[in-house]
Amino acid sequence: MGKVTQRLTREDWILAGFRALTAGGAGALMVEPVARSIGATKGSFYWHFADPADWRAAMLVYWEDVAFQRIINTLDAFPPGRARLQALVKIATTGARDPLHGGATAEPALRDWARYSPEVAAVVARVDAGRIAFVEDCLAAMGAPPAGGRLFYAAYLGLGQLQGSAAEDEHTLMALIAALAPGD
Amino acid sequence: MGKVTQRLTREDWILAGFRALTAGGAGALMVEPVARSIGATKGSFYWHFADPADWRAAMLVYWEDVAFQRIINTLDAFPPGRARLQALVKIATTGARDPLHGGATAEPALRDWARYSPEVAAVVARVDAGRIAFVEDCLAAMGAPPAGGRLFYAAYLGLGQLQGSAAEDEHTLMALIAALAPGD
DNA sequence: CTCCATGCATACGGTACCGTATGGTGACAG
DNA sequence: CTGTCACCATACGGTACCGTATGCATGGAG
Repeated sequence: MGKVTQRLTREDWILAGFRALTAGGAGALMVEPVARSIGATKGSFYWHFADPADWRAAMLVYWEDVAFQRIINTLDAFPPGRARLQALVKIATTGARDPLHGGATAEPALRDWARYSPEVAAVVARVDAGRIAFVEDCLAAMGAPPAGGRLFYAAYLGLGQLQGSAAEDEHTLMALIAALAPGD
Repeated sequence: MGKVTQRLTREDWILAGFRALTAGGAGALMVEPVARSIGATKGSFYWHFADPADWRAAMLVYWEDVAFQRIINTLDAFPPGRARLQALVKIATTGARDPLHGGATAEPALRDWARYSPEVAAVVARVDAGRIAFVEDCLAAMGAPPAGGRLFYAAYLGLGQLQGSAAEDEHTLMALIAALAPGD
């Protein structure tokens, strides 16, 4: 069944942090409860991290990588344009249900966390700006006004809050692409 | 200056709850800290409410009224159609900065709260469904496919997370209306 | 086998919140 | 003036978390 990792790593604690964040919000990022959730105690935590702030900072570094860089990298196979944008929709609506770290599962919680913490807000703002620029590049390559990138990304974020089916979200976003850049 | 209300009402506690929710998230809905923030003690709280669950339930009733019913009521002056939808955009992008209870200020926080609490999620889902139906009515009256209501509402929600200017958000939503239902 | 460092559990005092129980205060009726 | 009741502060025991300090394992080097 599950790995019987007796020894924990820094990353184990980071992933457990995302699980707690997803399940209980930023207020659930507490040392002892999370330690219990992974069958450990604070002794392990304070070995791997100087303090909770250190832990949270490590979570942010991890998330900025997972939530932006890795997705962008996989899309580098497509040149900027319609195909890349459609591939992005596919990834965003279907492949984002990774329950472990919560690649996109944890994102709403992290986004809310950003409203109480300037450091988190800075990271989220960087990721948002990068994603919008990425979409704008695609739109520009399709001969569409790049201003639609903001609308497109806003629609993506909003759909994530509406608890609809992935297929429904995908269809809605694909229709928006078609509206923003009528077919070649 | 401020009212020197020695005696507190149930509503005072509800409004203080929204301020705490906005400032610190659902985890900040604690009796003693909120009591301190309004210069009272738990004695007052447990007089007006049976327990924190009672308090939170009252907040939800209050919010469902403010966030949905009151806005819908003010829009009843317009018949369903383009003018009503444009008036909605105006209200949503400009008039929503009421700092007291956080009509829309508290909404992101409440929305996140819904992810940890089924009761809150039920209220948010009701409000979302009502708002989408409201938009769909307008679109139908404009001869546009009502399916755009979901997209429109998702874009509205997403823009609220992007920390843009109200003018920018208004322009984006107005452009989306024009795209969904080309002018008469 | 012995030694040592890594990784962690346990133990401790301190703080903050919870929910209840009880006492005090101001306004208002009689 | 006096009683009463709505409203609230204070006081209490209980629980959970924090951060630190210390000691116990386990695995690899010699």
